[in-house]
Amino acid sequence: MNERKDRLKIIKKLIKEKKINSQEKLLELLSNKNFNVTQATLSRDLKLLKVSKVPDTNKGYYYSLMEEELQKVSEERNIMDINRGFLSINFSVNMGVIRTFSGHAMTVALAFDNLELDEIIGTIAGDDTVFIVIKEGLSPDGFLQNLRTRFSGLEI
Amino acid sequence: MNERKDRLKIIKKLIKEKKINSQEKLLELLSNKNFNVTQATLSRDLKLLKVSKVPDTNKGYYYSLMEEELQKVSEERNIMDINRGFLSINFSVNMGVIRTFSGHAMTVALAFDNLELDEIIGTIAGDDTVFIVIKEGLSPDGFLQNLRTRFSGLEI
DNA sequence: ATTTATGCCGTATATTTATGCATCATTAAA
DNA sequence: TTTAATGATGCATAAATATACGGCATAAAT
Repeated sequence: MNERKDRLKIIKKLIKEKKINSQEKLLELLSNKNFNVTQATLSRDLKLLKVSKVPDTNKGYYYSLMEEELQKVSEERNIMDINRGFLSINFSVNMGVIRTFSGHAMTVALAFDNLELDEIIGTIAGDDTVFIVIKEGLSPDGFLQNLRTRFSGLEI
Repeated sequence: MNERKDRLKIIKKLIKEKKINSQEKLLELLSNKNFNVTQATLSRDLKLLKVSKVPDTNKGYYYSLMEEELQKVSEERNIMDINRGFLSINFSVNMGVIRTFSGHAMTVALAFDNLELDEIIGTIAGDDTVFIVIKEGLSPDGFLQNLRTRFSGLEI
């Protein structure tokens, strides 16, 4: 069913909007929106969404989309940064030269750094050029292929 | 007691190191380190530390320091970056000129950007100089004072 | 067309976690 | 010094949450 998809969306929204501190409360809110399920199902939903209950600063607890979701968001930003600035990449052995739009080199280099790839030893940026050094022994093509599969959306 | 302080540290460490999925497990680990408390106390400790249980990608759940803690960490890094590079700041109306150690301008500017301050409209960095533009109407002194109180540790 | 696999769900229940209450120790106040 | 306030804890238990199991529907495979 698509019932569930819809429900998951609503749950996400509810959790962002309000501080909810129990599944029971959430069940009520859902019920108001004509989604009627049991606590068990909700528990499963929250698990799917990677929602977790975090201690509030003052008192009690509340549900929140978890950290990894947020990481994904920042990952997306990095990928956007790369896509926006990227022109071309060429390798000579383990050294890549990335050409970017003027002024984008720093941003692109930073984005690569932020992706924290094991394969990348380091980057250095000028104005429209980034040097990127990858681990000895890695094939540039394989490396790029890896990137593309790991980060769908990367237009490299 | 300082018993608790110590315990909190250990808990933090344990949680970072391993994927722990129940307070009972954590109790065991603590006990190995000769901290003997009950689940009730542990529950309170976790609340203090703002530790939350998050759904694992595949199966089960695990404890993790929550998002805001992580944000604090990145905030700290930004502040460190600023402190490391910062030499002086002088304003002319709404325009600040920050002098930094050679090569630190970009880092400092970036750190300011990352702090995402409403008061700052934008920054631009050279090698040892950052231009920073603040909102019309804001007094530079008040702005700096604000920064200092908001980010204790900022040596500006 | 059957069969098999997969996903979603409720019921009932086990598991896990939070908390009210009492106690003890330490510190501040009188 | 006595008294009051604060903080940490255990015990017992309430409250909250996860999950094993079985059923049902739909999709995929044979």
